[in-house]
Amino acid sequence: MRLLDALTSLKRAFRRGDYLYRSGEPFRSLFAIRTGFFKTQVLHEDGREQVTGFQMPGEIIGLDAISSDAYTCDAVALEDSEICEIPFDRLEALSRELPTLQRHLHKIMSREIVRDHGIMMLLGSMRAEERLAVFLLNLSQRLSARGYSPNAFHLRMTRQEIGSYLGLKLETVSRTLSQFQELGLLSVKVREVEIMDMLRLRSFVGAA
Amino acid sequence: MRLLDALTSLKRAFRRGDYLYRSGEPFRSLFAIRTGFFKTQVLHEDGREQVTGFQMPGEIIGLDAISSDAYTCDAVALEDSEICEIPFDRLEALSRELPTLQRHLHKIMSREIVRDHGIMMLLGSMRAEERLAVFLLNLSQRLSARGYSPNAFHLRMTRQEIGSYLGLKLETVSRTLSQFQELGLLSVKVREVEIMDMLRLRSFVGAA
DNA sequence: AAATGCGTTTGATATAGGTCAAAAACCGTG
DNA sequence: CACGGTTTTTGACCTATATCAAACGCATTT
Repeated sequence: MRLLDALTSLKRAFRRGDYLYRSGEPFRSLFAIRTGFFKTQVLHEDGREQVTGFQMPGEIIGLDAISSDAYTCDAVALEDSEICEIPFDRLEALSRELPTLQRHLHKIMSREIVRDHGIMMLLGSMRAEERLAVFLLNLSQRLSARGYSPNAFHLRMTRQEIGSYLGLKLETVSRTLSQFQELGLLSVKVREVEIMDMLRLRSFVGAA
Repeated sequence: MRLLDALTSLKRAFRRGDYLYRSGEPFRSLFAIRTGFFKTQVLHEDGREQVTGFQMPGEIIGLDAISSDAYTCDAVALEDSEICEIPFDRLEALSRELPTLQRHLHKIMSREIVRDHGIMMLLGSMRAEERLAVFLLNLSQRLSARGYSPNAFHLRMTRQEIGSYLGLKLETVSRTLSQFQELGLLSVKVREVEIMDMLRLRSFVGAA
């Protein structure tokens, strides 16, 4: 794995709002997030946008671009961030030498597919409250895996971006959060969330 | 590419309704569809199901299983079908020797990610008519790429399965198809579809 | 040929979430 | 620290799709 470090020679810094890449740009590299927070979104010609994910440190973005040698979505920094650039041809070359690295790469791509299937499930058959609960629990779990508190965190994205990701309008996101607050599941003060009843929030998911 | 053929020693036949694999089973192989038609679906503990895709000859399924060494969804034959089994460890070994094969595999996985993003866009921000139009146009295009008529085809899946895939109820699928028929875009007789005005059907997508 | 059963169509009605609008809170900047 | 723009909240109302229900078609079995 430290050989992978050799690959990631290039580090780059981004300010909030900067684009890491844009749809259509030629593909050369994957990117590992070192610090900060990104969103990826696809844009429909008619202007509609769909947020396809929120990425945090340790996660890899750009996998979509391999298929057509061009990025197929935009990646935007949601806060000041640092990334490591991983030239893909060198990654492929190295993974021919190192079966462990090869397997690792395949797992990362596969995990992305599984994640997407989860979101399809969410978008295709869950109600607004369930979607929000899944979203918050997922954030909580990923932050906790990075050493942050699972219970209290700062949302780096707008209601509108959350809504786009979850297939809801921003007003619905706002209302549902307020509703969770009234139920005593959590407290929200704009971007600050504190989960107060994790179990009950969990039980929300799948409870028709 | 004919070296890949060497890998796919095992061919297997399936009857309609047979499971190619089930969620949770240990992962050993990918599968290339040779003839026939499959669906993949993820099941939520509470019984809800989400169809994540419909696969036809030439397409590869099982990529989701790499991440956790177990299949994460079910694959079910929608008609009598034949598949080629591709033992994954041998595929990885061979792709270490053959950069072309390696690249090919990566593209296939990446294409699956891009496809999933398209579905997220569909589920997250399109209306019922648009979803149906996208679905039919996509089927048409893939069938046409395989030498079948792009205009007339047989639906191998139920309204319920289409609905699950598109995040709609079966009644909505049925009604929307009837509506397309009344508009003269196509004719539907249960499972037989004939697209009569491809252009207008296309113009449906993205037309708010 | 009748009976059984799944899948489909269509109608009537209900509702979750969308839309429109306005006020309030927040944030970056001069 | 005041200002202007953005984001969030909340309210009132509306609509697309879900839900419930019944009839129908088609295929398979007896």
